[in-house]
Amino acid sequence: MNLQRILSMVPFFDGLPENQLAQVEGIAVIREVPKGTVVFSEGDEGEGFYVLASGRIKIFKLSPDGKEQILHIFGPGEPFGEVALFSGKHFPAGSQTLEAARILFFPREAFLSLIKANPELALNMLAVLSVRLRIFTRMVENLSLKEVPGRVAAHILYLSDRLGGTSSLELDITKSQLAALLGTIPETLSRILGRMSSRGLISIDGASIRILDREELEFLAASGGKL
Amino acid sequence: MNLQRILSMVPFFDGLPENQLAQVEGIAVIREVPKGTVVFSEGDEGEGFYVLASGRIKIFKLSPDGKEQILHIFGPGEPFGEVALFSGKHFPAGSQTLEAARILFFPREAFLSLIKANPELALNMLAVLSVRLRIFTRMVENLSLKEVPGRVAAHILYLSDRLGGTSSLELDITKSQLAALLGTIPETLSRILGRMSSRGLISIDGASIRILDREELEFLAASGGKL
DNA sequence: CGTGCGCTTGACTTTTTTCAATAAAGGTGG
DNA sequence: CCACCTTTATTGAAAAAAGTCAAGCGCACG
Repeated sequence: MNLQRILSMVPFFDGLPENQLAQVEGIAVIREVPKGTVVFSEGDEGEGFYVLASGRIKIFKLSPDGKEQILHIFGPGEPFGEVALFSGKHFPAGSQTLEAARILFFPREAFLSLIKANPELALNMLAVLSVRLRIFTRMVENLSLKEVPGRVAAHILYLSDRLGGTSSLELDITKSQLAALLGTIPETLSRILGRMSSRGLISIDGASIRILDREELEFLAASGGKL
Repeated sequence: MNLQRILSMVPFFDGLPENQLAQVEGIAVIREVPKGTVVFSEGDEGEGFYVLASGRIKIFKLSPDGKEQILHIFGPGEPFGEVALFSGKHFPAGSQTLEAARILFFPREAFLSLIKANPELALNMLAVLSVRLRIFTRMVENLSLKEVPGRVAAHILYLSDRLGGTSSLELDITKSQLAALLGTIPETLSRILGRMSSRGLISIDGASIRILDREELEFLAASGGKL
C-alpha cells in the first residue's frame, strides 16, 4: 500500500488541499515494526510525531514496582507522540505496539513549519489535543470518583456504544490490558466480571461479553457505586 | 487596570505582533465576579473561552454523591475552557472562582478566526493544550500508580520546586481543596500529614509546611509507596 | 460572643491489593 | 497434529489502604 492511500485514510489530514497533502507526504517516513516494539520510551527526546497506519499501540506509564497504567490504545489513523512537539521535549509516557504495525513518522521541524503555514492543519491538531483532554478528564473522573465496578460498567457501555449499541461485544484486548487501562489489576477485574455475571448484568465467555441488564449497568456506571 | 495592560501580562499572547494584539483586545469581554461564582458548569455549551486576569478558579468534576475531584486550579494569566472550542461543544467539567476574579471572555467564532489567521496564536494554543495533557498524564499516574502518601509527598515537593526549592512553604488552598485535588478526602489527608509530621518528614503549622527530610519525601513520591 | 466552617481524631467498614496456587489458552517446534 | 511451554485468567485467603460516620476543637467572621 502506498503512502498516499494511507494518508488519505487518516482523519487528521482531512480537509487538506492537494498540494499540502503532497507536502505532508514529502516529509513522512514509514516504518514497519513487529508486535512488542517500543516506539519511544518515557523520557525520550521527541524528534517528531507519529501516525499509526496499521496495527495497534499502547501508550502507558509504569510504576517503579512494575504496575502499568495504560493511557491510550490507538488504532489505525490515530496520531500519537504529539505532546512532545509543542511543549517540553521529552515524551511523558512510553509506547509499545500490541501487534505488528506500520508507523508514519513526521520529523519535528518539518512538521512544525507545515503547521505554521497551514491553519487547517493547526486546527485539526487542536481538535486532536482537545479530544485527548476530554478523554483524560473522563479518565481522572473514573479513577477518582468511581470504584472499579463503576469503571468496568462504564467501559462495557462505552464499547457497546462504539458499535452502535449492540449488546454483544468482543474485548479486543486481553483482560490484563483492560485491567491496566481501568487502573486496576487482573485479579480484581476478574472478580468483578464474575460478580456482574452472577448477578445477571452480563454474560461472559472468554473475550465475548453480552449485556443482559443495560439499565443496571448504566446505573452502576453513573453512580460509580458498589456491586 | 485597562485591557491592554492585562493582555500584555498573559503569556498565552506572547509573541503576537501589535496589530494582532489589538484584534484580540477588540474581541475580549471583561467581567468581574465575586468569590464562589460558577463561570460555567459541566455540560454547558461553550460559547467561547476564558482567560483569568486576576483571582483564582477551580476546574472540577463532581460525583453523583457529591465528592469533588479538582482538575486544575488556575491563577492570573491562565486560559481555561478552551477544550470546548476545538472539539465537541459542551464543557467536560465545571468551574467556580475561589476568590473574587476578573475574567476575560473571548467569543468562539471571533477567536477561531483569529487563530486561523494567526499561526503564532495557534502554536501558543497548541502549547497550552500540550502542557495540560502533560499535567493530566501526571494526574492519572498519581491516581492510579501512587497511594495517597505518595501523592501528598509529590505535591509538597511540587510546591517547593515552584518556589525555587525552598523548604518552607504555604498552602494556598484549604486542606479540603487539596484533598479534592489529590483525589482523596480531608480525613485521609489529615491523617497522612500527621504521620509525615510524626515521622519527621515535615513539620506543619496550619497552612505552613516545612520540609525536614527531602530525601525521604522524594523517595515516597517516586515509589508511590507506603508511610 | 456566638455560629459555622474547616480541621482533626477515633472506631469501624468496605474496597482493593497481595500472595499463592491452579487452570486454561495460545503459539512453537518437533 | 500433538506435546510443551509461556502467557493469561481465575479463585481463595489474608493484609492493607482508604473511606464512612461521628464527635470535638478552634478559628474566623459576622
